[in-house]
Amino acid sequence: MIIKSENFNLKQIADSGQCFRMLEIDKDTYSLVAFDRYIELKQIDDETIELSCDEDEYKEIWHNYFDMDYDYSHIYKRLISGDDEFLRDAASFGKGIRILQQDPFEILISFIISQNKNIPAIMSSIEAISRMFGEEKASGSRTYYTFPSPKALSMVSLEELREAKLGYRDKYVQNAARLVASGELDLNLLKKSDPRVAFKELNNLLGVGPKVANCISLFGLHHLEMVPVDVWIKRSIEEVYDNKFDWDEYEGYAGIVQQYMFYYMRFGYNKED
DNA sequence: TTCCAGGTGGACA
DNA sequence: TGTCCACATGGA
Repeated sequence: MIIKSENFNLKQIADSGQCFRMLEIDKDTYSLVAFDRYIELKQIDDETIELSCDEDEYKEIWHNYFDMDYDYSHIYKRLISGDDEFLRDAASFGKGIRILQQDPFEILISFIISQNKNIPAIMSSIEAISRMFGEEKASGSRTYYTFPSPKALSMVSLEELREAKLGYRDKYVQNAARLVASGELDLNLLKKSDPRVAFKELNNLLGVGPKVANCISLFGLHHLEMVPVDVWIKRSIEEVYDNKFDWDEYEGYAGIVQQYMFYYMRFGYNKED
């Protein structure tokens, strides 16, 4: 089926570092595994996306996954007409970025794995744990592996996790999976709770510092005001703003602003092409 | 080969 | 409370 939106670009979303299972399989065409489903998406033009699912599945899963009820054009227009030149450029460059509503458990584990790894290495570890501990499924002739459930992952040994190249993060992943599987950590509750409370609880987990807790809050709990500060954001605030940047100016959607900055800093700013 | 990666825990001052 | 460093491993 076809959907239309001015602010929806598959490449920008796939490269924005929030989602590790969206792969370019052909020109302008991506595969994606999420919520135990497999889908293929094609960017037809700037505002048209073709999805390989029917309307029922779209309504059930993907409409919400791609956060279609949030008005990104409103944020985009505000930045593009603002007086901050860097943010004007960043928003223009990443016009099609959206904050996906991904599975909180998958995001929790994915961003615990992400620390001190580059994005390709994160993707390969996540693919490995899905192959090893997820469920094998088929979509047409294509085989794919769902992200492991909390229960499945909670029963895995540290040795098995090491085989997925998690390195020293093995115990962090095992600990988090066990807490979710036992019900001690309730991510769905955190999604509904105050963002500061959720952040604190995540930050208390072993292997989860402020950066990862913010990523889980923004990408897993859809707390759009939370701002992960990584090397790229640090770099932009140092180089562009002389270490003076006030996130409070973007109250309620600072996380989206952060995402424009991240994407622009990585792929647009100071680049020849 | 060397350096770096969407960082964090633990030791120490 | 702030700074320093080890940590596993792959990708460039």
